[in-house]
Amino acid sequence: METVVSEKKQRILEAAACLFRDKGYSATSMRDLAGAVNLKASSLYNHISSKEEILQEICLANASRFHRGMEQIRELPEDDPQGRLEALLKLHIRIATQDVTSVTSFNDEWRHLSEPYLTQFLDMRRAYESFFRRVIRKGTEQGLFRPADESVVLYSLISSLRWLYDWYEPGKRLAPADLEEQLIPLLIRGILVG
Amino acid sequence: METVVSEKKQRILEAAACLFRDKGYSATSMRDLAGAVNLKASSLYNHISSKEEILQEICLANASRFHRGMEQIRELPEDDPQGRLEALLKLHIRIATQDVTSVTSFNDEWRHLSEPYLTQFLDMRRAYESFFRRVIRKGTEQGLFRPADESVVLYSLISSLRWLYDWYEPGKRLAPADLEEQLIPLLIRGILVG
DNA sequence: GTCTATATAAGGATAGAC
DNA sequence: GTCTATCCTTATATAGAC
Repeated sequence: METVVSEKKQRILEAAACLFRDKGYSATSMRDLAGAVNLKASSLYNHISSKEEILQEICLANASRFHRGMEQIRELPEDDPQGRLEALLKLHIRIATQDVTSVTSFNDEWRHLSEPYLTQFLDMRRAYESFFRRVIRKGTEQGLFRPADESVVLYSLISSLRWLYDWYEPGKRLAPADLEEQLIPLLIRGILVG
Repeated sequence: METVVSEKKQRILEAAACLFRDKGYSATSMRDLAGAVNLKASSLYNHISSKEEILQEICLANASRFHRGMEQIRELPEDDPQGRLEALLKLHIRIATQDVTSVTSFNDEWRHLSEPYLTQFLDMRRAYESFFRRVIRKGTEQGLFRPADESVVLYSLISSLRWLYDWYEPGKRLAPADLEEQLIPLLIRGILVG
């Protein structure tokens, strides 16, 4: 599954993530990207086969980060939905603070994937969201979370963390641990009973 | 300030907002837009002077909606930060549920504005955020809101409402009033002391 | 006010020399 | 593996007939 990626290809993918975040996928040209890594546009094709392949790799890489995180959280006891929910929130914060640019273009630019990659991507996202939903539902059934519309809780939680991708500056002001300490209670207090 | 807009121009702006939301500004061509309103691309230029002018009008219109809302909330008593905060959240929910498509492309596509419109737009946004910040600060000073990093509170609130723009389907499942009833306590309980 | 035709620029991608 | 040159398509926008 994991493909070996040459050092140069990695540099290209990183520069692309940066440009996609700043200008968007469509507004980023292969000439822009080539300039960012000191190459001519045609030379890029020695490392990647098309512009879209770059987006595919960025999206897949980040979808995998969420997927792996989910698999670990699945190991936590099912009857501790608060623990699982906190772990999910931590996962988002950790991913955002570790590789901001890549996850931003993953968040915003996936819609430019062509088939079958688009469907594949949406399937992965659906699976992730559906796990998240089960955690919420379990907490509500246990009477631990306040009764509320599941989608409202899900999407407001997920999207309340999305600003990190635009905003977080590594090494500045708030360390990842401080962010977790501030954000998780802020979000979870709205949900818990009591 | 308010420009008179012909009926046809209005239709073009609405179709454009729709396309910008679905495909993004850059990936939307004038031919796409022309097709959506049953014209040839060149005919569009009888109604608008450039593709970017469309984006400018969409962004300005929505920035104004937030600006007008803010001016009304400014009338509320300054020493009731909870009331003001709830009004701000209501404003976002109302704008999102009233004209979903337009506000979405406003949210996501403003970065494609060229100067001096970009600076103008960012100035308006800064002014809005700074009012929002003052409300948060006042609540914290009064001991009504839990002490927390102002930016963390601001951005997590604002972005926790941004999913509405992607998700909300007018007339389906949840009425705007139900949304308010669910979302505002969910968000505000995380902030309030006690 | 809409059309056809076209100007002009920029886009993704390939061929072939080095 | 990188370059120059180039192909082909698509983009925004304009000119001018109707």
